[in-house]
Amino acid sequence: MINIITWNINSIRSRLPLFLLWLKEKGPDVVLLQETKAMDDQFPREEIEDLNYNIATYGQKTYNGVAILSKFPIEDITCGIPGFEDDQARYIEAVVKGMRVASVYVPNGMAVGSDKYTYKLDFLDHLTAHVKTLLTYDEAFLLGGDYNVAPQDQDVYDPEEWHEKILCSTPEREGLRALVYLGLTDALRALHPQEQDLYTWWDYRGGSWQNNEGMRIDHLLLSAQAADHLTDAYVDRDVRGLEKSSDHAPVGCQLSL
DNA sequence: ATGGTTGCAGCGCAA
Repeated sequence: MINIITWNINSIRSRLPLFLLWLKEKGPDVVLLQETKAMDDQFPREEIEDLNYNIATYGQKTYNGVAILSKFPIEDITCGIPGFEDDQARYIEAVVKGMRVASVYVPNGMAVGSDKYTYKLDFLDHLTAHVKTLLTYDEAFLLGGDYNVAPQDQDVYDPEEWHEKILCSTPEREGLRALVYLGLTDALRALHPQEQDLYTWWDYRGGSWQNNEGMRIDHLLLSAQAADHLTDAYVDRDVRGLEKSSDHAPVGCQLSL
């Protein structure tokens, strides 16, 4: 049995006391982090290592940054999407307990039609091309992260208000669908097909959390070999309601591996 | 409501 959680932590240093309490209480085997917002030498390694985790980071100054924490040894680490020239730290991949895992922070895109939006669609294309190669290995593989795309209207608190807006536009959804249609399983939706309030992110602004105005933009995508062992998938909403929380909730799954 | 809140770095930018 292995527990894997993805979490856009929105600054590992700002979140550290909360994060350590959460890590100690939940004790997941693997944590995929996004938006660590710390250079590698700023990452609070010792405090996390004291809780018996190995750490692989791919950070940059101020923005972005991804990491993999694991109770098992971390091997074969790759930083950045192979074949994609990118000066932003948004992808890290490694092998843990014989299973390949990756943490991805897809660009937000800011607004439909902007330069950042073009970069987002380009990023998704390159991610898909790389994953297509990985899937030829026919191994258990898990790609978790903040995709900044709500796959369907079902994943949005007010689909009409968000119609064709950033996070929900058709090209973004097509980009994510192309990735999923390589043969990946959206773990959370697969186990909760009808659930309406299945959100992972609530804006800090406008009382979104209090009003449960959320979106499902963080996903755990599993290869067939991983999905065959999927026994649970969930959103850890409790920690989102705490003081000094990230604007994203952790999304976890359990695999009988 | 082109608003609202948060983190970083150093008061604008990204989300």
